[in-house]
Amino acid sequence: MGTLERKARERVSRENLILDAAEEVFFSHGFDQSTMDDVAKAAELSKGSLYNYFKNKNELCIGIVGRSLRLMIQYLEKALPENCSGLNKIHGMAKGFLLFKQENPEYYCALQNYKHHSGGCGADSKFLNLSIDENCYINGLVEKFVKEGISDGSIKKSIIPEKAANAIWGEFNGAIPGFDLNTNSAEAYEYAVELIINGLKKA
Amino acid sequence: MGTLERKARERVSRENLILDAAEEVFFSHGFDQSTMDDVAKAAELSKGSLYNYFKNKNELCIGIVGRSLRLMIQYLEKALPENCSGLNKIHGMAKGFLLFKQENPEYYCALQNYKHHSGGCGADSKFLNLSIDENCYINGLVEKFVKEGISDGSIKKSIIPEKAANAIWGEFNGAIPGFDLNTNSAEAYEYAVELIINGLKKA
DNA sequence: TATAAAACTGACTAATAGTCACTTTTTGAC
DNA sequence: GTCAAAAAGTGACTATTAGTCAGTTTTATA
Repeated sequence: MGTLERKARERVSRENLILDAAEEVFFSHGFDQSTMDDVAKAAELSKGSLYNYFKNKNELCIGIVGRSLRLMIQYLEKALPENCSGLNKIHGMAKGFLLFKQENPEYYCALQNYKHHSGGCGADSKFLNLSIDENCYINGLVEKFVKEGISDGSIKKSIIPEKAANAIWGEFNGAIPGFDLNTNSAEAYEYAVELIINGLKKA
Repeated sequence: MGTLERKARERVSRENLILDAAEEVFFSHGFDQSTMDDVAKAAELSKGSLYNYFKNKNELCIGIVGRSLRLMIQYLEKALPENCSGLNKIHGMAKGFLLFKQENPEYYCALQNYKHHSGGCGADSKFLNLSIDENCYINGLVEKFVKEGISDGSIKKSIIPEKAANAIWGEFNGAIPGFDLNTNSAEAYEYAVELIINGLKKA
């Protein structure tokens, strides 16, 4: 009997309805300014039910981080040029990331809350672990492209794929300035990417 | 009569006593778990007086960010090798940043709360603007060293100092992974720095 | 010494995260 | 169909706490 499976599907579906509501509320008023009652109202559920699906407000927030990462992965993958060098694929990912950020500022912003909320939802949180998985997936993609680049001669042989993947992904993330300097943020990012690409490129 | 000046000094001194207390409380229990009453108690003041010096909890937090940045600058400057190329100075700064992070995890952590709290204390906040100034100062340092590096031949002529400074500083910041991957964070950072340095280096 | 300004106080209010005893719905065995 | 148990849902309630404010004390100055 498929009841258990259906129940599981229905549960995930409810989780998503709640996350839809949470996004609606958080994105329009900001996380700190939004209440669980607001989310419950938007989800057409009672507050108590919210806590049946999410441990607390932090976990709700991490749930949105997970969605954000999944959307970002779509951008990264769509931006990948076909039939090109590993180095170009990494460059493509960097462009995809920027486009993701520009077209989805709220989701990008949600990502930045990751550190602030991950602590509050416990290491056993399903939503936290989903997010961590997505991040590992992205890291794995970068690593794969670094390896390709070394094979196809577009990236220096001296580069260590695993370490480079961590570094590159971290740099892409950090290269969007936290403090607003007087420069255009997209331009700053593109320049940072250029520097990284030059560091990888075979002479 | 120097009364006004003395008063101003005393005010700053009180601010610092309050920030001492806030650090004590926030660093031992975490920002979200700490209350303004805790801080008031630690500062041996009433809660009302706290609000005489800081607009709100967020501004208190940004006050700590400012201290954190000032301490970081000390690390950056101490780590600068004497009589060396611009490129090596940038490398030195990167090492200083890592040491700062390792020796002052709480201050580093406070920095990461910047984005989360800066919004909550208004653009006119004295403490926010102090933090922004410190960050600009660091950016300026990097820019200076890039220029030196171009002059002394350690950095490619094609590098644009202002843009590169933004990129490098952002990358240093971001290169410390937000998500905990399975790698050693210091090692990941050092590799990221290596990549950046290679991207700058004259062939 | 009088007055005004600045600093300080802590009881109070308003807001809200999270709980829990209870109700309703769903499920599957008979 | 019936029933008991499990799951889902409810919303009034509690406990906590950020921020306020009317009143007090201290300090500066004329």
